[in-house]
Amino acid sequence: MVTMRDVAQRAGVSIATVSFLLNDTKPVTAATRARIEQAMVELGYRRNMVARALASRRTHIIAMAYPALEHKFGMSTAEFFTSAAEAARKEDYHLVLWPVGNDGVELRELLGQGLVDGVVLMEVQLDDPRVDVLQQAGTPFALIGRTTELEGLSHVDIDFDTTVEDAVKHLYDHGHREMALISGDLDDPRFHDYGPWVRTEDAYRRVAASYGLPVVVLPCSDTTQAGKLAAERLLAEHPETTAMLVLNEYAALGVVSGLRRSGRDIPADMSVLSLLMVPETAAMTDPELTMMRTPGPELGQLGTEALIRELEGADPLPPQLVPAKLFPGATVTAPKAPQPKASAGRRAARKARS
Amino acid sequence: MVTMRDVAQRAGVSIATVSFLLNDTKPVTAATRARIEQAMVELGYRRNMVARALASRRTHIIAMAYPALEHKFGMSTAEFFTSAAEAARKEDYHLVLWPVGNDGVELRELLGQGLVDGVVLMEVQLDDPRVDVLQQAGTPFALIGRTTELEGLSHVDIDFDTTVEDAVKHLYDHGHREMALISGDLDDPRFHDYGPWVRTEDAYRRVAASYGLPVVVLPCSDTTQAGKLAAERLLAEHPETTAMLVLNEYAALGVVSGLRRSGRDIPADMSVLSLLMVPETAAMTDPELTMMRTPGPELGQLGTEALIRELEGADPLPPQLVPAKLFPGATVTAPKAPQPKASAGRRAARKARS
DNA sequence: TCCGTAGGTCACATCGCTGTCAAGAGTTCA
DNA sequence: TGAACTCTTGACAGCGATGTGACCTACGGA
Repeated sequence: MVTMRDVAQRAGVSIATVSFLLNDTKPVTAATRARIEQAMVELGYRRNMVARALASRRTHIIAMAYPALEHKFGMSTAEFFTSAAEAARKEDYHLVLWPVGNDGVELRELLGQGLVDGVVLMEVQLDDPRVDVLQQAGTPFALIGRTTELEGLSHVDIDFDTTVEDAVKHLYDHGHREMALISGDLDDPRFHDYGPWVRTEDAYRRVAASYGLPVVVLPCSDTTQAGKLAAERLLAEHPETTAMLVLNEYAALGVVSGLRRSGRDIPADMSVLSLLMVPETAAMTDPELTMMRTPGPELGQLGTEALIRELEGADPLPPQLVPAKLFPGATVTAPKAPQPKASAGRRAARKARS
Repeated sequence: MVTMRDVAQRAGVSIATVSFLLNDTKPVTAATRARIEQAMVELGYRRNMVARALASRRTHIIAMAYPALEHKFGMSTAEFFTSAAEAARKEDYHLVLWPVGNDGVELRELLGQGLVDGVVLMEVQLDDPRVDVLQQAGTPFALIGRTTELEGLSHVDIDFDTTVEDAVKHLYDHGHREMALISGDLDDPRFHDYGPWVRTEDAYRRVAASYGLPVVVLPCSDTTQAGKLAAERLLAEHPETTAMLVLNEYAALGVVSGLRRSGRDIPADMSVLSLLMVPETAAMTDPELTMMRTPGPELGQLGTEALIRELEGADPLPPQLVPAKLFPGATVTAPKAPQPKASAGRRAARKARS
């Protein structure tokens, strides 16, 4: 292995000078620089990150902590990851995906080992034990998502309020007055505290109310099967519904199947709008889903940048909320007929999860 | 930070003794062991991985090198990753997902830094520049997939021959005599050398011939859109076809849409069998796809174990080929009517990509 | 009684790099 | 000519572990 000592020797300088050049910590004359650089090329020198990490107490590794067991790693997550990795690389950091459990135990283990400078936390819960672990360990971190208690935490997140507002408006403008949200399944203990689900549902109730719409919300976990069942249940319990907003990516696919299996035409009989989705998934249905596109690339990048600023001791970036933007597909159109004042339907609607 | 020195001091031993205990490199009396362990608990000692790595020249980090830009990270890949990570953890290694380009440049960069002990290589091409990079660097590695030149390389892979054989047999046994393979798109320069595509196509040609079937193969990249088009093209060019085998996961979804859009009922008018897929994806269509289930969990684990054995200097595991197993869904049934001897169709079939 | 052997423990050199402190080389100004 | 600076460069002490070689008991056999 070629070490800094070898380079220094060949260039006729001390290893300190080589280090200064490499880290740009002290000025070096053009002539010396040239000699050193030549020596590095000739010897094929590559700086050893482990030694550097030990001496500088910075590994330049950022872990993206992902609860691989609790949350399936879908296309949306992949977007977060790749954009974050790219952002990190630009700043001379390695960003790697590190599978850790949601309870913080493995994360504590990891931090204790001093292998990572900072952590980007994914799939944040409103009250997330991993945040406590990170704070205790004193490891810098950024959240992609938000806890309830945000005091002084670097974070970026989806702007659920705006997203839901825009989504509802889109349907409202098409003439829909009987909508339903196929939400997350907050009864599942693994997710009762999962930010996106809680926030979307809250936002929807607020927005729907502000539009004077009946609030219909059905729980549904993020699987195609669950989506099918939810669609069937909705048709049975709220036949007046003309448009559905579906929170979960894979559930949305199931909703489409479920509606079709029940003989509904999309969008003629029912409009479907998917909240939080990536184009690849939207293209999986026929017709292609109208969706609010998850701002994964933006959030991955922003979150990583926020963390790196903290690591470098720069002024922290202000928290950012990015809305998902509407990508029209072909699953939303005007409802078939003007809504009758179906008071029975209304009552049933009010009952659901409200 | 609590160091080994602190622990040693408190326990009244030398740091060497602590190290011996920790690494189990030399025997330690029960009494000494107890004193040291108590000291560690009291001080909350956690061994610093960076220092350990520098001194021992082993970081205990395994990188799963994933070409994030070239290949989308889908559910199948996630399975590989999580099972590999688990296998690594059992052996006291960290396995992390490291995004690197397919050309080997970033990988070379990474290896030069001495941060990883070994590499699990995903999405292997038949002639993969990354393999050369790894060999040059002298870094141990295991392939999930196979290059053409396999001499002495640790690897595990899907048994494409058996998988295709079983798939064709399944269709044949249902009475199908006019099948088509919707393969990968080997004309795409990024994938012209992509192992699974090449091997599956080869295997199919062989197996189909051995069954005396006409060989119809259509290229198709791994997107839903491409799948739709491929389905339509097949209907136009080979109307005699009664069953389709689809290689790519997302293309399979598109095939189903495309067929349905063209007014075909599945499976009454056309049987569809997906090669290489995970249950979650199979559940996305209606009816649920019959598939050969990608042995992701097995391969992730086996590949990692093979690598670790190499790292530990144990006898290498023999290469393993694991077939995808049939998971019956509801998209395969007997063809509608016995096949007429449509000689025109036959001729057209022979022309396609042969 | 003496020696060989094995089990336990310790001191210390090392891993490759960082960063502090001090010193040498020019420059400028009085 | 020398004081006061500014630039560059070098020596060296860590960073927190590992692991080699030496040493120091015991114990058993001859």
